[in-house]
Amino acid sequence: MHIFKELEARGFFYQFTDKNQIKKLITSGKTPVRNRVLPKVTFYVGFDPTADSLHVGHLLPIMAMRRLQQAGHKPIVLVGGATALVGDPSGKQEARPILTREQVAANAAALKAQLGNFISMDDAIFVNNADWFTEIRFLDFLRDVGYRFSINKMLAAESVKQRLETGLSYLEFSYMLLQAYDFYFLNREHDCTMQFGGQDQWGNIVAGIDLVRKMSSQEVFGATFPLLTDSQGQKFGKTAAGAVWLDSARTSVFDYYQFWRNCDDADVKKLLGFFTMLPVEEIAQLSELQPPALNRAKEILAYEATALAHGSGEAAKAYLAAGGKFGFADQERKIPTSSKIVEVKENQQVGIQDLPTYELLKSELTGDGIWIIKLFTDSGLCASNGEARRLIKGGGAYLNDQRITDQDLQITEADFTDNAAILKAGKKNIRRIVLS
RNA sequence: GGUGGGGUUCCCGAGCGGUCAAAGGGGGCAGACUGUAAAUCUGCUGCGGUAGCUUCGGUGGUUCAAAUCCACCCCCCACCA
Repeated sequence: MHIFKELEARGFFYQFTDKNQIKKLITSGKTPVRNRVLPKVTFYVGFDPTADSLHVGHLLPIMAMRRLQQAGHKPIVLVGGATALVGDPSGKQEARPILTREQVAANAAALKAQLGNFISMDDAIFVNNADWFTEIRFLDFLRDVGYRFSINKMLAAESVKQRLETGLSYLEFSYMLLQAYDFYFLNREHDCTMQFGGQDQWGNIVAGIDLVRKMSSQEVFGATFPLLTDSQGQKFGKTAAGAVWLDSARTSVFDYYQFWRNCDDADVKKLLGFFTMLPVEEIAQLSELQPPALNRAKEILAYEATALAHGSGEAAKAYLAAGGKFGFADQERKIPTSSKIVEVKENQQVGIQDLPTYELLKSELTGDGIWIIKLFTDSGLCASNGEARRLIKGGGAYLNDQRITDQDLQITEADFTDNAAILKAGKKNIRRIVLS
């Protein structure tokens, strides 16, 4: 299947500035730029380094980039070191806190490293818009770029309209100009002719296209990806613990795996299409599976998605740890799949040590041991002592699979087997406590 | 700059001197049921080893007592200029 059709079949696109042209360019690869014809499309996607890790909400454009790159096109990863200082108002109810330059620079470096797992950096261009914006003088920018923007038009943009209700600072209002300038710059310096982004980026992308036409007389294109929601209409990628991060220090590999494994039945097909590299025909078959067997599709989804972010070794461990705890869906291999998950042997004695682990110092087991409530909070299973108390009161606390009812329980060395004990908050939140 | 209306716990939103850690809803967490799903029902949802302690934009004041009254300040919204 050709790349454009492939992306379309998987549901990657939401809107296009010119669908036919984009299809033609991506399919043929021939891109006319400034009286030349290039053999591939150079496209860009921007990420604002507002945190030191990406989360699954960023994954859709990343997967699209990966696929386009594998199809021979050239991705430009733009990290918004400058734009993050301004803050994109698109899709946001209120302004976000202004980051310091140091934070932004550190975040940008972290994002670059993570993106390297998904796309080959050897064959991509990595840029940071701080590199050009810090050179630009305010008055020059206003005269070269600012005069080409119509306030009337900007006010009509959906992203601005929304914020007009709650308030929008001039700083944020300027964001659109900066992103538009990025496109102009990348077109000029790298022959970039397409920009992709989330649904909320439409206004910014279109502004960039207009600016490129006005300043360079070049026709460029853009498309957006859909905003992912779960079957509840909730924003995708948020769980109890907050966002699901790609950084394993923030979201453990096990929890990352479990995030995918616990998706809604109704979302399996969509998620397989977006977040795995399995062929669409196979995805169609997997998502047709009937209920108990459908869990195999979820395992495959979780394994594949985890393998992309953390490597297949880590994914296998998470699969075994989770399966060891909750059971495996298809040990007999009745369900055909091209996923490497079939090579992972379930009967191995792995599993338990790959659960999220908390190290407890022996010295904390003073006197009559450690208080159970404290252990719940220290290990990160509960955010506060009060929460731990409520958990016990509600019957959701387990030690070594035994329900805890006593809030004053003291944990002693006798509760550990081979220096390890299993603590659970509810059925799914597990922490392995290791004595050291 | 003027006039009017606002800023409440994760979000929305009631409260308008004590009975307020603050109604109701959403969200979230847990339990039951299940397939580690959904739906449903039930409980919980500021911190605290439970004596207390901090919350209602900020600061100061009135009062035995303030989210509630007063003063000043900050921010938002609407209309006017």
